[in-house]
This record gives sequence, C-alpha cells and structure tokens, in this order.
Amino acid sequence: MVNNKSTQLDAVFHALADPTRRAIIARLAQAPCGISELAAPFDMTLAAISKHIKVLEGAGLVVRSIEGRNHTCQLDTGPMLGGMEWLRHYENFWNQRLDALVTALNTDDTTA
Amino acid sequence: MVNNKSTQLDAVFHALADPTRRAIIARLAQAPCGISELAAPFDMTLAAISKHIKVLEGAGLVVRSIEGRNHTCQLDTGPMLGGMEWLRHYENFWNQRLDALVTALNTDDTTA
DNA sequence: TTTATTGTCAACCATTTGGTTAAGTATTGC
DNA sequence: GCAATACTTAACCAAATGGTTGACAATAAA
Repeated sequence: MVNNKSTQLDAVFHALADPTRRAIIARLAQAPCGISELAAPFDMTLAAISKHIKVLEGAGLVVRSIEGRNHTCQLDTGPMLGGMEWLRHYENFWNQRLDALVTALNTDDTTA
Repeated sequence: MVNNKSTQLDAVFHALADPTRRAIIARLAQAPCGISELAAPFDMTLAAISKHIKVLEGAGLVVRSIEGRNHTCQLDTGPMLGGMEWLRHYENFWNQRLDALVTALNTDDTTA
C-alpha cells in the first residue's frame, strides 16, 4: 500500500517535470478549457498535447469531461471546485519556493 | 530567464519522480551519509545508486563532500544547514499533501 | 608493496518519453 | 448526405532513463 502511494507520487512528479505540462496546469488553473484551446499557445501538434493531457490525467491532476465532440479539461471535478484554489496555491508554491530552494543550493554550491 | 527557472524545475521534479531517489532524500534528511551506506538498502548496484545521486546533485537537491575515498552526501551544504529542516518540511508536504490531493482527485474521478 | 575498500566511468541494453505524421472516430452544421 | 470541426489512436523515431557489467582510480590498511 506504500507502493500505491509511491507510484502515484511518481506519476505526479513525472507529470510536473515537463514545462509544457506545467504550463497546461497553469492555464487550467485560470479556467477549464478545451483541448484545442489548450494546445493553441504551443508550437506542437494537437496529438502531442493530447498525450501530455493523458499524462496529467493519469496522475490525477486533470479531469476530462466530454460534451459532444468537445473535451473540457479542468484541474479537478465539480464536487471539488474548492480544491482548485488549493492547487493554484501549490503551483505558486512549487514555482516560487522550490525555485528559491534550488537557487539557494546552487549559490551555495559555487561557494563551497 | 524564465527558461532557467523552468529547466531547474524540470530537474527537481524529475529527480523526485523516482521512488529510489525519494528514498535517498528521505534517508539523507535524517543524516548525511556515504554512498555505500546509502546504497545498502536497495537491491541495486552501487553504480546505479551513483547515477541516482548524480541526478539529485544535478537538481541541486544533494551536495557531495569528498574526504579521502569517502563521499558524503547531504541535502544541503554547510552554510545552509538550516535549510535541511526546510527541505524535510517539503518532503513531508509532498508525500502527504500531494498524496491527499491525488487520492481526492481519483475518488472524485470514480464519482463522475 | 600488496590488498581491500570506496566509488566513478564507459559501454551496453531494454524501456520510456516526447515528438512527428497519417489515419480514424464522433459530432456539428450546411 | 457531405464537409468541417474536435479529438484520439497507431506507427514510427530519436533521445533520455534506469539498470547492468566490467574496468578503472584513489585511498586506506596489511
């Protein structure tokens, strides 16, 4: 059962280890969005974005709802809308605090 | 300059996306440690652990100090010993909060 | 000086990743 | 019915990952 948690963490961190996917998350943090609209900013095929979204789905970070031919992605589903703000907090946390951490460690590294 | 931050984030998340490396971090959070001692719990060659440690070093999460033939790894360097506790906080954060998030999203997924 | 210990490095291997193109599936609109 | 729209899927590809083995380097101990 530790294994279960572990593999989910693997999936989450792996999902976050790609700048395109982090950008998708950042985009979805503002509002739910269709696939094509999500893909628009990227110099990449729709198929590639489709794959990225599946990775995010696999990690549980993105949920898809299908209406007709339109797939809408959001960072969580209806019953958990409150969690979205929470995720944005983490996104800030990751981008700012972690960056500060890494910078500090690197600076320290040059000092040694 | 966003790119710089981005690639460092890539490195950090990628480093964390492997259970062996997370275990190494958890181990180092308790105390600095030599490579062999670090490798002991794992059913893996020393060379493999050596590679993992280099990944952690590349992400700035682990710093190595060499004394004779012994390489000692720690989660940060001397001038930043205070940061170690900080890192452990993040480790707890990641393992518990993120796991809760993922679990919640997955539960929600089955509900939809 | 010889031997054991600590660890790296290089070469190799199978698998995964991240991208492409091309074709296919639904749905929508004319 | 036919064409456009919104996506997925499959097949492929180069590069990265995560592991192995085996040879090497450097230090410590005998």
